[in-house]
Amino acid sequence: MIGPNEAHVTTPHVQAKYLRRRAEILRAALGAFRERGYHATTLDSIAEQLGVRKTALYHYFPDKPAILLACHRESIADLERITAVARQLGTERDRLRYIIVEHVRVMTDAFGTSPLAFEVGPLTPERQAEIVASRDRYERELRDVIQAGMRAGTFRAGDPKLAAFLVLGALNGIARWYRPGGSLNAGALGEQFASQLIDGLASVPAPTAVAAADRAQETCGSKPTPTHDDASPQPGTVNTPRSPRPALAHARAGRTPRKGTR
Amino acid sequence: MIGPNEAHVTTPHVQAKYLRRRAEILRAALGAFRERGYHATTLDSIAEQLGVRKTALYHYFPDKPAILLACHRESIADLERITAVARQLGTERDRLRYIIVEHVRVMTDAFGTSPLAFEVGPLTPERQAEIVASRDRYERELRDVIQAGMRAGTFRAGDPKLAAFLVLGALNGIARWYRPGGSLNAGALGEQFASQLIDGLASVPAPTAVAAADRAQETCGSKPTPTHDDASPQPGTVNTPRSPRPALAHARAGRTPRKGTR
DNA sequence: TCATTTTCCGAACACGGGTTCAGTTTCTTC
DNA sequence: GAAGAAACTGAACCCGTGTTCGGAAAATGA
Repeated sequence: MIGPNEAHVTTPHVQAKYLRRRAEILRAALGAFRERGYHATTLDSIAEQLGVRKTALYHYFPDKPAILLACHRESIADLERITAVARQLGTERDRLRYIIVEHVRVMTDAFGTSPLAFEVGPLTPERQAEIVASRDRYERELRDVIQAGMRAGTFRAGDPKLAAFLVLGALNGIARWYRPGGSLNAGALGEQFASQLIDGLASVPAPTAVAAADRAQETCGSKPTPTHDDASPQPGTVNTPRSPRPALAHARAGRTPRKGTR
Repeated sequence: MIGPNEAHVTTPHVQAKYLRRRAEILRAALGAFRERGYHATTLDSIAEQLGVRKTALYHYFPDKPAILLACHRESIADLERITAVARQLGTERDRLRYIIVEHVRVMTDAFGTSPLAFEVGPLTPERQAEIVASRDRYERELRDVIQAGMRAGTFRAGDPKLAAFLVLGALNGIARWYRPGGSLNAGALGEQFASQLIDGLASVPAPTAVAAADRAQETCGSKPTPTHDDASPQPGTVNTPRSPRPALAHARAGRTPRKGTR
């Protein structure tokens, strides 16, 4: 038997079948993780979709975190394909629009993934670092596009990191409500998200905007959005384990110690 | 002893202290749920923050889901305060901006909550229905503002439900990366989110926008965002349990049954 | 057909974490 | 300061769920 992840030399047919089945498992897990989250998803539920007992999964993955890791990697590969293409587009506007539309497409693919929505907590520190680094690369890429647009004047001024987080939040939020087979057309969804994120909801420029056509002031007392420095928290560090706390028995903070019974 | 949730008649001082402690627990749970999620949060970790054993929590809440429910209710109360004020504002633009800024403020409050980000799965069906209904009310309120703006022409045409989901996704995504004490100014954060969601990133109107000032076409092949019907999935139904599946032993779909050993 | 490999199952185990309970310490009140 | 209520503890319990393991069924390839 060829163990999980170990690439023994077998006949091509067998290996292809093995990989196919492995992909099926991944697909089932992907959907479950996306809809219910990692912790709320049981191996039984994944196996059930495949008409199999949960112990069968151990022929393809060493443990549950390994399945999560594979999901992460697969979705990250999708993202990298997107950014690779986006880099070759002309204007920042086109690049941003492409990223948004494709990200939505990935999110709404029947077997698609919700790339940045998965947790990294269950992974080992090394695996976490790997995934977080990939996430950061993607977030960085998106931020750079926005920043370039801001410098070029095609995007309004603001904190590019915040702007990128806003976009990613809206995109990843799709996993919370989108269900394949619904009445929503995935393509139209992408178009609306792109136009709304890039051009906004308002049909007339903001009162304080530095757009070409400046208009009469309205009743909005907002000042132009200031920019921040670069030392803010990053989405990739989400769920990173905190520094270890002292053991339970020694952590009775904020309360006078009592003698106890032992 | 006065049991959890039971309002026995005790002296006011005692009851006040009881409620104060209960609020402390809630605050600790709120932060933990927001950062790590419900399932990944252990009662030990909540109790630890308070310098107490987990069994002490049972003097204030009957069980873990009850704590989650209280978190939900508290955050929903915040949201309803927001919409109540927003209803009295003049233009749709002002109402939307107010909702966004206040929602951000709630999300970034040191002891604040991430209202719609909590799971409802662990709750009993009745509790779920309660929370989901409240969520839907809020989402509906936001959607109505957007829809009114679209009809009035101050917002560009599109599916108001999608638009509301986008906004909510961006707002709730804040819980994923914002950490109190960071370098980000919460107020500025709200301003940027509002202006970016309402006016968009682009400093010049969209090529296909129906804005007052129409401009030369660019290299963007997008068609105007179409609207959809009203039967799409709702964010409130997230994590609602699926219809029960047949028992494990009878669900061997997609594979020829084998005789088994018993 | 038959040996070998692959795939899967059932049972048992391990363990984390929610929950219960009796008892002890601390606070409140008169 | 004493009685009673409140707040909290430690130990035990229980159950879901991930994991291990030996063996059976199925598929493969000659």
